[in-house]
Amino acid sequence: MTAPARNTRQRSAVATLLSEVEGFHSAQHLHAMLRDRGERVGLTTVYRTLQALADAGDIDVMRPPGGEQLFRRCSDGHHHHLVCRSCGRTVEVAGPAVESWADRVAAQHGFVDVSHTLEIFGTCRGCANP
Amino acid sequence: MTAPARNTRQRSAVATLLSEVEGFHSAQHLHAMLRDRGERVGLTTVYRTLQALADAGDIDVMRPPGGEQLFRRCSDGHHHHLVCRSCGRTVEVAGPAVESWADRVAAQHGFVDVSHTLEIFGTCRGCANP
DNA sequence: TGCGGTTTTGACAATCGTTCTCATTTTCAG
DNA sequence: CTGAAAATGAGAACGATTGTCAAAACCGCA
Ligand SMILES: [Zn+2]
Ligand SMILES: [Zn+2]
Ligand SMILES: [Zn+2]
Ligand SMILES: [Zn+2]
Repeated sequence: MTAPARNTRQRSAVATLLSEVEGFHSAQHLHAMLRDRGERVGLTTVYRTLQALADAGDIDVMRPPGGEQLFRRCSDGHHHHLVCRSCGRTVEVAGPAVESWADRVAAQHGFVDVSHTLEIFGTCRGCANP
Repeated sequence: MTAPARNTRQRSAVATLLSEVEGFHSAQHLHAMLRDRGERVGLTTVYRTLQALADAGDIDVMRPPGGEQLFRRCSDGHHHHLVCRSCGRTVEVAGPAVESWADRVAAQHGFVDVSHTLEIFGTCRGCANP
C-alpha cells in the first residue's frame, strides 16, 4: 500500500546528512552543506526529500517566529524542542504536564481534533560565551 | 522619543476593524474585510499598520503550521491561544505552570535569553456542528 | 485659516522561500 | 537486459511579504 520509494543517491545523501548534523537547519542550508561535501543534489530534490521524510514522520519540522522552516532528524514520539537561535543546537524535551494541560484546556472550551505547537528558544552556552 | 505616529483614516480603519472582529485573521483577509466595508485602504498600508501595531505590542501575531501570519487584538500581558483552525475564533489561555516549566528546562540546559511559542489548535464547537 | 515640511499612502516592482512543470535520467522488477 | 514507472533538476511559477518612490494627507505653526 505504501509508495514504493526508490533508493537514490540523492535521498541517501540527504538522509545521511540529516543523521550527521546537529540541530535544526533549513532546506537551503542543508542544500549548501551537501554542495560543500561535493554531493550534487538539486535544491528541488532536497525540498522534496525533506517533505517526504516529514510526511513519513522521520524528521521534525519547525517554523521559528520570523523565518523559514527548519528540519531535524529527531527521536520517535511526541516531544518538543529547546533550540539555540544562533546555531540551531537542539535539546529534545518532554512535558507530560503540558500535554495534559493543553488537552484539558481545549476540551473545557469545546474544541475537538486538538493539536499544539510548543518550542523554546534561547542562546546556548557555546553561543553565549564566544 | 517615540515616533510621532500620525492620525490617518487608514490606520483608524485598521484599528477599528481589529477591535471588532473575532479571532485571528491574515493581513489579506483583513484587507478584504475593509474593502467589503467600503473602506479604501491599500494592502501595503494594511501590512505596514499591522507591523507597527505588532511592534508596539498592541496586537498579537501568530504563524499557524502551514500558513500566513495571523493578527489579533489581544489583552495585555503574556498569554497563549486556543485557536479554531477553520474560523479563527480564539480563546486566550494562561498557563503559569507552563511558563515556569519552560524557563526551568532552558536554564537546566544552560540556555539564556529564553522565549517560547505555544499555541493550541482545534475545531470549535460551532465549526464542528455545521 | 493657510503653509510647508514631514509623514503616509498605494500602485507596482522586487524579493524570498517554496512548489510546479516537464523533459531527461535513473531505478529495479521481471 | 529491458522497459514501465519513478525520480531528478533547471527553470518557471507561485503566494506572502517587503521595498520603491511620486503623489497625497497630516498637523504645528504663523
Ligand atoms: Zn548555539
Ligand atoms: Zn506536546
Ligand atoms: Zn470555528
Ligand atoms: Zn508563555
